[in-house]
Amino acid sequence: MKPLIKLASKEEDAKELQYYSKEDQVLLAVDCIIFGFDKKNLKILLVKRDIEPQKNRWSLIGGFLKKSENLDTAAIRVLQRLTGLQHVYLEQLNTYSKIDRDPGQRTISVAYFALIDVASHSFDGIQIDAAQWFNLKKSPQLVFDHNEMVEDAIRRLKRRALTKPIGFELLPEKFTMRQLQNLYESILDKKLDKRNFINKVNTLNILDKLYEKDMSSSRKGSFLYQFDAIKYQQKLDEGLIFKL
Amino acid sequence: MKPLIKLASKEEDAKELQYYSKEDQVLLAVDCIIFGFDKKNLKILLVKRDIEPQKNRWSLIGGFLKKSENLDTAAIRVLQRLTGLQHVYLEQLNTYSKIDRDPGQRTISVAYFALIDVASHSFDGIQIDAAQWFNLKKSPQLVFDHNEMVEDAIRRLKRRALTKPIGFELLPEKFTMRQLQNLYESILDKKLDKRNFINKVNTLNILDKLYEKDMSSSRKGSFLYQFDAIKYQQKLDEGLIFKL
DNA sequence: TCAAAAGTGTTCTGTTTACACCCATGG
DNA sequence: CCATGGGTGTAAACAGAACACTTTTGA
Repeated sequence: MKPLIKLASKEEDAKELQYYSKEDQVLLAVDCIIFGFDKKNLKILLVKRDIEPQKNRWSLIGGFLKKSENLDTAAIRVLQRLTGLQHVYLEQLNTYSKIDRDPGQRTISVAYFALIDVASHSFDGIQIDAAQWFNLKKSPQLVFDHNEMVEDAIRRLKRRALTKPIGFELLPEKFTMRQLQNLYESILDKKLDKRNFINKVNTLNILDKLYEKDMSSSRKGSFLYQFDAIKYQQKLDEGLIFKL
Repeated sequence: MKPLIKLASKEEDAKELQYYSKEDQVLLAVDCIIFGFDKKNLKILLVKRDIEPQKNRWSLIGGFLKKSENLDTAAIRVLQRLTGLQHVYLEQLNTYSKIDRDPGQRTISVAYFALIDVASHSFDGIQIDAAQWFNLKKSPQLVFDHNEMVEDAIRRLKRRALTKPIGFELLPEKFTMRQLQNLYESILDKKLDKRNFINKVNTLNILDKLYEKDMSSSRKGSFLYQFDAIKYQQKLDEGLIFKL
């Protein structure tokens, strides 16, 4: 029996090499641009790199693709390992391949961007002490081509926020209209008119008003809202498109 | 002398392995979705696969990334080698990594989409006899996950065509308004109103009217137009955005 | 003279923008 | 009683959609 199994496994090894054996192989990295939102500002989660080259410089979190997983899985693993976060909005961004992008070794990197609600996720889970939130506008220079990745991610985020209801990923489950507006102002990097914004959001009809107030922001207090995924899905099914 | 050089090269080899030596390496492929436009229909260029696995099935054109090049360069090389085409609109689309996407060997593929003007490019240059244009709506089942790539590419093309003047890449240098409208109708997969379309295009003010007629389409003949990259750039500089 | 495609403006509708005052409350 | 942020509607401007007839000319 054993020899037979061994033989089969050997054949598979052979097969694995058979077709494209003369081609170059490369390292594939996954890097995550993690956006958060805190009160009034978009933030980005960075880490101090703990390996050479460029040890101790600020970097996106990342890791290498294993043969046993696909890229989405790798991105989830990286996020989970380094931040303890799960069930996070993740989207593939772009693949970066400049020859000398990583001076350590020829590496191609697939960037993902992630959206998380800073407040609701306890960060006890953060596995690396060197992780830190930076105000997007005051973030440091990063290793390799990570700055370019962040710029691309910001551009993507702006576009997505206008066409998909992903903004809510960055807010607590319950939020005020003002918080939502602050978020969109941060993402789009411009002031919005209060009345026009609320009117537009209301006509979308994908929020539930909670008749419960957040008293922390003012004496009067402001109503809390919640994203209603079911309403949103119904809108989609009716062919209506999210457009902010 | 010789030993010294050898030593240096040895050191470099060592360095190449030093940092991330325990990580898995993978094959990185590049696959190109090549769109063309002919009279009234969007087309896609496919090839009969000439290697195993799945030999003789229809496939996108592709190739493997070499260590000496970046992905854009690899895409250009693949396109050039298989079609003889150069100076073609190319854009990175997405990276596909399902574990068994290529049963031959673990392969990650970066898809690019390309736009070419079928008419103006002589296809004497096509290096593979098995390459063939297919009407997009009547194209065959493809190998691996190539159908998914094509669907993603179509979605991207629709979006791009509305926000960037890339449609002209698919037309001859001189074209009639009707050709342009047919193109957009094909891309967007819906009928457009003739007067509204022409009015919109004219207000963009990025075309030159040539006072030269194409007599092949009607007895009256129709005026030819040309995309004016300089005008377009000026519009951009003025902060105006292309929006069709 | 007629068939076939080219060319051309106006009205209507819906969407986007600009804009200002009263309300509720805690201190 | 007042300072602070919350909440609300309308009018004007603009952009998008709907729509029909005349022109040219080769056969």
